[in-house]
Amino acid sequence: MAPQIGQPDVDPAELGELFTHVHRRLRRATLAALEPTGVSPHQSRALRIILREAPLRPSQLADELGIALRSATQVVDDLVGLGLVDRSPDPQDRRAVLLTPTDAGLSTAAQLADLRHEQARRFLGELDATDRLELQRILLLLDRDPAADPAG
Amino acid sequence: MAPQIGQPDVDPAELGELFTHVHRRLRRATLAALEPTGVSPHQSRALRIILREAPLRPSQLADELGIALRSATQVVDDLVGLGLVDRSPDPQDRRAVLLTPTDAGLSTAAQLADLRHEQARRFLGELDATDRLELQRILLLLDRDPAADPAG
DNA sequence: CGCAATAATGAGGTTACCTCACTATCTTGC
DNA sequence: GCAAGATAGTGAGGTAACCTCATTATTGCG
Repeated sequence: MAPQIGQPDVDPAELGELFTHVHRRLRRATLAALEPTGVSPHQSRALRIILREAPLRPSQLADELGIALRSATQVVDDLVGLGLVDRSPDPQDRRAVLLTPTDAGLSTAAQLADLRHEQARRFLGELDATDRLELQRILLLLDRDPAADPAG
Repeated sequence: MAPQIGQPDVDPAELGELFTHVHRRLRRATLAALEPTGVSPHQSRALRIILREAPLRPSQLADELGIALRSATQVVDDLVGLGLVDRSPDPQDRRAVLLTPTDAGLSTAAQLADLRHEQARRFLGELDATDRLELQRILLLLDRDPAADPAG
């Protein structure tokens, strides 16, 4: 049980909790950073994807966010409510909806990008470039593949 | 400004989103793994701390979880409701409360430990021991220090 | 053309947090 | 030795970010 000298070998469960713990801090910091804009972190992520891929459908948004379609509908509702995104019918498929940013959406997104950058730099600035790269590499390993199909 | 050739240099904001994305998967997997026990991941973490440090006060629990005192009270309520933890008055300080696991709490915790281990191994098993160690090192860097004092 | 599959949404629920106001008790300074 | 003021915990009420299940409007297929 006591960690030995040579290779401690990380307890996966502990590591998971540590991950959660760090995430909680990140989340809180992001929430605070974005607070003056009235846009939540979740909405900000969604808006960012919409900018990048517009015009797109809610189902695509759900995929990219890794959430259920219904949850994407919700965040789209919020963004439409804030006047940052428009819903329009897809001429190719009358069941479907296409999402595009409004002008306000574009300018808000620019502002959000700045704030997010600043905040992320503050939070992740603890790490040097090598560690950031290393973290990215490991997170990408964890991001692919198996287990949870959440949205479907 | 443009990322140079040699080192791509990770965009901190992207890295933050990737972190969130991976966390979402971890969270969902943990939720599913613990589901048969009727104990949520959050409750499981709290119970684990209580086992490790009993007898302890809610305020200590809040500290260790990195959440507000009020939120700790809530999770203690849940655990007491499940019959896994007892509240008793602190004889040293009549404002305070001491938390201890019940017998059911002890055996449930053992079961949870198994499930969590198995799940974490499944999720983090993508990584070899070196990467796990590396991830732990980086997370510990991010866990110390500055910014958000949440619970205070 | 009938029928299964698909796109989105309504309704309602859950987890994991938060702040603010309040009570009971402890501690200190005068 | 007693009146501030600090501290421990909880009640009340709220928010973010999800979820499933049922339902409606289409589409595409055999």
